[in-house]
Amino acid sequence: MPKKTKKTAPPSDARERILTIAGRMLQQVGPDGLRLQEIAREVGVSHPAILHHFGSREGLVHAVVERAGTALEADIVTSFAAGEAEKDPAALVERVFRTFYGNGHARLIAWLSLSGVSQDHATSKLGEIAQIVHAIRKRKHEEAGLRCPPFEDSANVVMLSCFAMLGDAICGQAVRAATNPAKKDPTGERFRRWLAERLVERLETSLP
Amino acid sequence: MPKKTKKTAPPSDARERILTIAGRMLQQVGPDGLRLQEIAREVGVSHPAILHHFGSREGLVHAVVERAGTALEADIVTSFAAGEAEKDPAALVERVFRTFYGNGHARLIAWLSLSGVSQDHATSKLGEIAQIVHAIRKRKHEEAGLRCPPFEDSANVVMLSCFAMLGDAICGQAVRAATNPAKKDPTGERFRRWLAERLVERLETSLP
DNA sequence: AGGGCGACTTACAACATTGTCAACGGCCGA
DNA sequence: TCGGCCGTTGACAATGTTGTAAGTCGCCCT
Repeated sequence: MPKKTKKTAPPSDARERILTIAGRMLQQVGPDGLRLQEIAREVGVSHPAILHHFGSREGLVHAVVERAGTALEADIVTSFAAGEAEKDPAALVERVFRTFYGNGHARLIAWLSLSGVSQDHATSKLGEIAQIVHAIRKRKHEEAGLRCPPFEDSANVVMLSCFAMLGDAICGQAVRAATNPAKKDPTGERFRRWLAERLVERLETSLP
Repeated sequence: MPKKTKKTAPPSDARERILTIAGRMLQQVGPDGLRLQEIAREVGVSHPAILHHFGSREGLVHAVVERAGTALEADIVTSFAAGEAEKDPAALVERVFRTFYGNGHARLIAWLSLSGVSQDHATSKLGEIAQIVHAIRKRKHEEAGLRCPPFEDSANVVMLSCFAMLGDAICGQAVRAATNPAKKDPTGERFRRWLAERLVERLETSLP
């Protein structure tokens, strides 16, 4: 006898595929643009199958957001845990940007922010990151016998990084094309390298 | 005889009111969230009246975006034309941010960017602004007998300002609350003042 | 073997939304 | 005064969307 022809291969493989494809669509068209039938068509199931797994459209959105959130947390943590935060800050900025932009997290966060959906996961690590950045900064200053700026300054650096990455991810291409048409920097890598230099510069500044 | 009871007061006052209210809604719920019936209810007309004036839903969106775009251009120009660009940069940053954020332009631009609608108006002035900023910078450097960094550096400053304002407008509150919960800066004014200082600092830097 | 269960489908209900149509009433120019 | 135009309306058509109901199929456990 042949193995299972095609049905129910894993217990529920479809659930995962739905989540994956819905996630891709969500960051493309936003929460209001999601269409169950479209997802179903793409996945290769009927749309009630989605409702079967997630209860409702909103349940699906919630599940996708939840999943993306934990994925983002994990990505960010590994980005920082690579331990290069102190060695090559430009590479760190570029790497964080990539996990942020390349995986569509930035677009998703923007969609959610605009739609008024809470985005706890996305911001949950920010406080921690600011603490870490400031701790490293303070240690380095102490080693050099300099006076370190207050925590607020470090927090501002982190916030600025956030905003810059989000803005870049949302409309970086258009802004770059309009601001500096001559320079060939379609991906914005030059800009981010420049930004990383400025951030490091700031973190190395000390009080008089 | 009484004046016109209530009908057709100006030739078509309704058109303006529709544009105004649709604009407010557009920046609230985004292009996909606009509902003709809701607008009509708010304005106090029936929804075919909207279709009569703008042809279609898309026509309405287009008209609103067009209008907001020219308004933004005007706002930005006056912000810069106030002539304080050289005197009090922090005030300039704050003022630009206010016309950008307070009038909902930032949210609208974000919606449009995410939705894939072209946003020519929003970016059209950026090149010009970068040129102006660089020109002033260069003049000041020459007066002081210093070497001015290349245009790309000034353009990067402008881009960073854009991104920061956009990011701030979209999710500034959440990011601030997460990054630096202790500091009471709900409106982000302290952050923007800090940013303005950094921007000026950068613009005053010269090549070795 | 057979009952229960989970995954899934088809068909359908309920509803919202955009857009069309015919009609109406005031205003203006001929 | 009359005819036409403009802004507007109510009713309706067409379509798409979420959600429900009932039934099918295969698997697992007893």
